[in-house]
Formats: sequence, C-alpha cells, structure tokens
Amino acid sequence: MRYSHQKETISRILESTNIHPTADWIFNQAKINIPNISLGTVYRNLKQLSDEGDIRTIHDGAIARYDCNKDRHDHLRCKVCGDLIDVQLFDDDLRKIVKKKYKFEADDVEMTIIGTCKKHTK
Amino acid sequence: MRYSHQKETISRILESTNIHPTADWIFNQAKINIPNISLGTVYRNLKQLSDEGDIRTIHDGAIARYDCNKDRHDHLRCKVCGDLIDVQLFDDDLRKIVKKKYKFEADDVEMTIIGTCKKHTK
DNA sequence: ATAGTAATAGGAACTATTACTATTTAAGTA
DNA sequence: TACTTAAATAGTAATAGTTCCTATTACTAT
Repeated sequence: MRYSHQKETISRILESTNIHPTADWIFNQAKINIPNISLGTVYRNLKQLSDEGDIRTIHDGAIARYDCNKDRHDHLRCKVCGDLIDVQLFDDDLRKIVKKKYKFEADDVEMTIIGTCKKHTK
Repeated sequence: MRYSHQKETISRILESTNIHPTADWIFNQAKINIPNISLGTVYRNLKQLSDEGDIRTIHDGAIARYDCNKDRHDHLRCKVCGDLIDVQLFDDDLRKIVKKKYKFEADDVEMTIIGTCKKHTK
C-alpha cells in the first residue's frame, strides 16, 4: 500500500465528520482540496480503507455510507431528521442467543433501527 | 387497487418460496406463466404489495429482496451457502432498551446477521 | 357501447458503483 | 540526482438495479 495525497485526504475527511457520508459527499469535499480528483479514486480508496478495517461500510438502503468508527456497532436512523446515530446493541449476550437458538456462528451484524430520535419528542 | 393477473401471479410466486427472491428472480418465474410480463410491472407490484404491508422488502447489500413473511423479523445470512434465514431477535425487551438508553422510538428494524449456519459446522 | 380510470408492456432514463486505459507519481536503487 | 517500476490516478465507458415515461389495453360503472 503506497501513500497518496488522495487517500490521505479521503481518510481525513471521514475522520472529521460524524454524519456517515456517502461516497459522493466525500467526493465533493475532496474536490475542495484536489479539484480534479476522480470519483473512482474515492470509491477505490474507501474500499481499501474498508478492507483494511480502518473504516466501516454501512448499507443504507440502496446506497453505501462510510463510518470512521471502526468498532462494531449499530445505527439508529431517525425518520424525521435523517440522522444516523452510532449505538451499541448487538452484544455477546445476543451473539450467544443466536448461537444457541439457531446454531449460527455470527461474524458480523448489520442492524439499523428506524424510528424517531429524542430531538422530536415533545 | 384493481385486480390484475400480473399482481396475483407475483403474489403467488412470492408465497410459494422461502428463498427471499430478488425482483429479477420473480420476473423470470412470472414469465413462465405470463411470457410478455414486464420487469417494471414486477417492481411496481412488489412496491404496492410492500406499501400495503402484504410483503416485506429486505435490503440485502445494494439489492432488494422480497419476503412474504409479513411479521417483523430478522435475518441470518450464511457466508458459505448464501441462505437467508428468518429469525426473531429484536423483541420488546430490546425495543425498551433502545427507548430508555437512547430515547429513541423504534418503528422498524433491519437486522441481518452474517455468519455461518448450522449446515457447515462439523 | 362509451367514458373514465387503472394497469400494462416496452423501453428510456437514472443512480450508484465498478472496470478500463493511458498517464502520473511515490519510493526504492544505482 | 537520475532511473526504474509498480502502484495509484484521472477520465471515461460500462454495468446493474431500479424507476420513470408513454402509448396501449383492460376493467367498471353508467
């Protein structure tokens, strides 16, 4: 893996936000510093970072979002404001239940809870 | 909502399988009975059925799968054989934890656990 | 039978993503 | 410092899943 200005920039952009951005959002941010950066470069580097475990890829419906929070975690998606909030729900207890009840060895979990966040409760 | 042979067929196809098929798979099955059925018709009717709550749409990575199991449930996806197994994990206890800990009102949950199913354990 | 409406077939358009290719660049080596 | 080479890049074309559009067809109630 070789250093590149593009990869460094993409990595920094992701670290500087907690909005779980899409590749396109990152692309537009990156263009501020590297005007002729290519969208393919953004995708390639995000894939690399994800494969190396430096970032996580979240499947939000049909599109991918990226998260610099490397620890395994789940998401709350607010229907009202669209926010995606990092939480920790799938723990070892739940893993054990899955193993016992379904004889299924869990490696990874993708859990998104859709609802209304505390900002909108009166 | 008016009756149509196409919608009826799509509905029946989905009820006859537990493989959580894609729109394309359903399209190919439907063509056996209705050779000139259109892919757009399949998508439109699946969307209708989903909106009416007759079926569920599962986001499997970037593609959509459809499930005639109307009850809220979760999925185990086996890395080895690709099977998608219906399970019940997100219950009222978990819902209450989410509400208490994060003040988040959960309406829906999308949870897929990736791992290895019991067919492949020696 | 006719008007009005809903659903359809077929294909174009759209969006997110990946693949391809010629060119550039990082990094090691003489 | 200049040379080499392999990896990364920009730009563009291609792909896949899905949605949209339009002319046509099929119900349904008068």
